[in-house]
Amino acid sequence: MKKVTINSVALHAGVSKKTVSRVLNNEPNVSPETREKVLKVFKELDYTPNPIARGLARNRSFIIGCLYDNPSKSYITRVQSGALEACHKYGYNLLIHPCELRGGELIANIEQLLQTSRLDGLVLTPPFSDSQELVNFLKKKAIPYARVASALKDDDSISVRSNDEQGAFEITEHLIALGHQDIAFIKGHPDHSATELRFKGYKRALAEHQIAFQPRLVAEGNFSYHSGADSAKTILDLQPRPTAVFASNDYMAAAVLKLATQRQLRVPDELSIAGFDNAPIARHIWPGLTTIAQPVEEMTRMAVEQLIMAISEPQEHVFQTVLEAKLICRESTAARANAAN
Amino acid sequence: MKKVTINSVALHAGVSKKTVSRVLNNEPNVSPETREKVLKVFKELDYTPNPIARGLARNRSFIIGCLYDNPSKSYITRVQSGALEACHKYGYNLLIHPCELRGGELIANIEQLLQTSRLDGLVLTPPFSDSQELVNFLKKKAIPYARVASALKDDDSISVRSNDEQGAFEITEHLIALGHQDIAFIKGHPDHSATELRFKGYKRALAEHQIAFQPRLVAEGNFSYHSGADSAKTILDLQPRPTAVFASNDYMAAAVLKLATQRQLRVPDELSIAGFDNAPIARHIWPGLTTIAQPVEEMTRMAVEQLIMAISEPQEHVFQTVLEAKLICRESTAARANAAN
DNA sequence: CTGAAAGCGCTTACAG
DNA sequence: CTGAAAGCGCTTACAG
Repeated sequence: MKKVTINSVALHAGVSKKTVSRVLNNEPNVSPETREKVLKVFKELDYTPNPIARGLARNRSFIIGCLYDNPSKSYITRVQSGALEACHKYGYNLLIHPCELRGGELIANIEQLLQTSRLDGLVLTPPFSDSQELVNFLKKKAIPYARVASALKDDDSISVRSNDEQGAFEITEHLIALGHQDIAFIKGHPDHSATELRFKGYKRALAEHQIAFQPRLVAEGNFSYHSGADSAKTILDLQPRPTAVFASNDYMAAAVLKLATQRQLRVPDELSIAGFDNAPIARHIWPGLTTIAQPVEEMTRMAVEQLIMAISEPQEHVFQTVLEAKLICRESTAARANAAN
Repeated sequence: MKKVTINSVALHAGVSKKTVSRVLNNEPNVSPETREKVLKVFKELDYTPNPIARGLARNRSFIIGCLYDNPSKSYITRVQSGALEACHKYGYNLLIHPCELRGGELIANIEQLLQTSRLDGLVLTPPFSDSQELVNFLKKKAIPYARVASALKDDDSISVRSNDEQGAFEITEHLIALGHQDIAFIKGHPDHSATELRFKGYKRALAEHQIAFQPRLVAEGNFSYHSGADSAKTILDLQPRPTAVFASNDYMAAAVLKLATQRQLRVPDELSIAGFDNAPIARHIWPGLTTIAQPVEEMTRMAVEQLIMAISEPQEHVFQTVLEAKLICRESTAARANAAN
């Protein structure tokens, strides 16, 4: 079976290959009849343009790279799914590139990626979307990029995030409404801007309800389950013990639940636990975790769509989008036991 | 900054571009001095060959596609990680393509993928690695592929899997050794060959220990957490209730644990639970799940490496590899309570 | 509205 | 051991 190229189509349609190319790219200046004729031959010959040839001629790869370094598999899968949706819509493909922020190799690593893969653009997820160094490098190299879930000050680039501060505020307020005053907090990874925002939301809720912020109730995590387990130990050993824990993500919250259960602390009766992200684990354990749902797929889809637009028409203006996060109440939070009464 | 191409290198080195090409591809018939000279210019100019141009000339994309349709995010991430490792080693990139086995669109979907992406090969994960229809299609189209975790009868293709039957045998024997006789079993998705193999291992262990197989103890799952929850209900409602449950994967086992906990059944004292896969959730819940660890990354890495070899040298012989699965004991299984004594 | 020529950055097939 | 020519399948820049 012979390969079908632009030449075979031109031959069959009795036009030049430039005309075929015009039809292919929806360019103007083709008579309706000619266009029809060429379109018909496309079908007859089952023709699909070769993206590699097109890429060489246009100096484009039609590939978007997705950078991530995140302990949460479910987060990564959601990111990929949103990115793929946008890519497929515009005939792009997605190349995944897990790598490490720390270690000083990042820029060299990305430089090599760009040289060998000739990506058309990059979608950055946390913590890369928060890296000023990386952003500066991409600007210098004039590589289009879009940032997901980042609060980095970088107004002239595409950015889609959700309202982390507000989400943290709402879930903390939910705990306060249940009568909790001693609410422990587990921070996320210091390289992620979400970490500081969620902390801010927590503190704002306390302040608005005239509850004193207690530094002793704050533990340092890094979003991994393991760090949650460490923080859980610190928090559950506190005297007096807090009546609620708000962990900056669900994995760390699950670690608190595991330790509480091991110690035969009843959740939520003796301890309320809240997470963040609405990861699958939040509903796979008992009691299910009260948490904040973020539209991760949607965020990534929008970011990649805008990125592809920016690649095609660089003069377009840049968007900064903030989506809503939503409180999901499950069984892990309940009214504070009236120990004091 | 001017683009560095094979021509600039040839110019600088004072040779023809064909000679540069020879050095690039490690071809023979270049004098050591010439080779040295060219290699030096590579460094000076910081030259990297353009994979797109090379792809056009050689009719290659240097991209491997990875097909999956699996409810387990952690499985997918492990597959990707193994595949990426192999790809990067040989200068390939990985294109991920989640899609659905059912619905009749599969072949059309893959056909379009192949036409638009010009993949050099495909790595198939379950349930695609078990699809005779897909394998036949790829054979007809002469698209190189490698199968992961599949027991499909297809001896002339690359295949890497782990010993599911043996793993299931061992974990069932572990439960038997703890004194259990009434061991419920939750099956996986019928489209995966692992489902039947794990079931076989379970039955073989019963038989070897002279325990009668009881069909009433078998529930139909599909590897999803949700199906595990349904099966859990069926099993925990049985009269008399089994003293142990072996679920074909950890998500379904986690669902059994959740329901048992909700019903205040003590695990493992009143009910032992075992899973399969050693997914992260197995250690994120309390009690941690006894399970079987499979080398998923390793399997995929090997499959993709062999695939890339086959692409480069199609006349090479084909390997069928079976790796070992390993029993991991955690807290969810224990000696059967001596109710009868 | 249409097309002939040149080029994208490589490799293949051939000649010397 | 080395190179000039042609080609991979498209697009760009120009001419008519």
